[in-house]
Amino acid sequence: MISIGQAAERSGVAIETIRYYEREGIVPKPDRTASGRRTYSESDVARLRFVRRCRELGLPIPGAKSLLGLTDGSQKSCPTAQTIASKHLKNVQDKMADLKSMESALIEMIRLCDDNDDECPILNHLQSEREES
Amino acid sequence: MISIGQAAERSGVAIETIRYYEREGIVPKPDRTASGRRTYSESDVARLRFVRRCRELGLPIPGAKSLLGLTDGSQKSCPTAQTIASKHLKNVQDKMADLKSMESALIEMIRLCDDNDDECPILNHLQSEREES
DNA sequence: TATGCATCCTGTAGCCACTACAGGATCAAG
DNA sequence: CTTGATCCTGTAGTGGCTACAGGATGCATA
Repeated sequence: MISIGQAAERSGVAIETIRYYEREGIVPKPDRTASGRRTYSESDVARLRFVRRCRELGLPIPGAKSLLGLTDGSQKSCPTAQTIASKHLKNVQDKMADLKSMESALIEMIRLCDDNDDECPILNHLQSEREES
Repeated sequence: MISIGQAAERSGVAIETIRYYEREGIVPKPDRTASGRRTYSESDVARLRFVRRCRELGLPIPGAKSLLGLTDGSQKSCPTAQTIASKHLKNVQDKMADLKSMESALIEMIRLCDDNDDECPILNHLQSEREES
């Protein structure tokens, strides 16, 4: 049984974030010492690491919570996990597409600036009346 | 001089968002009618549209505010605008790189699921002890 | 045993950029 | 005169933390 500080170090989840996850019911409440300090077992740490990995993949907290709930053993969890991951994958790809079009527009505006010797093409673009194509 | 509803429609910025921009000092306070209703000129609408375009490019509000501040005429604004845009472009590209690696990891996990007939590879991956490469 | 510093506790507020009300005033049309 | 659309202010909620304030506890050293 280790302290919250050690659990933070071993899981890669910040102390304040651990307490946040506890408040939000994402991970179960840990045991406490007589004086009220939280103590964490290895499986508590594993759960925290699990949530961190989910978050690194960009999975929202409810998704992470759902996946964590599947880790109670059964192999029937696979289709469920796959569904969650697939939905998230689509979100990720949609976001990438958004960013891609932002990137193109920015690159174009910046490039125009280099050829420019009159008005600023960036400001012109942003000020123009027409809606973008 | 038009109402906030019409300004919203013509600028593409939601009414509540317009009021928010005003509170935050992103756009100047518009005139009011005798009864206290906001009235917007064409240039007010142009400013709102400008901020919307910035936001569509993912520019944070302070950046949008800076760019809007440059639209007071001078062509010397170009290098400044280019700097703001370039910094933002880098942020966009960093975010895309993050999403790209999330995407790869998700695709791999989902693919493994299809070949799977034992434990769920997604949960295995998220639960594993080792740090990812 | 005293002291000092690290670590922990709870509770609250802040971040970003909105969005969504509640509860009321005003306007325009029939 | 009533109805319904639109407007007003002010406040709270979203997600996922992060950053305190103000205090209690634990551990090592003098």
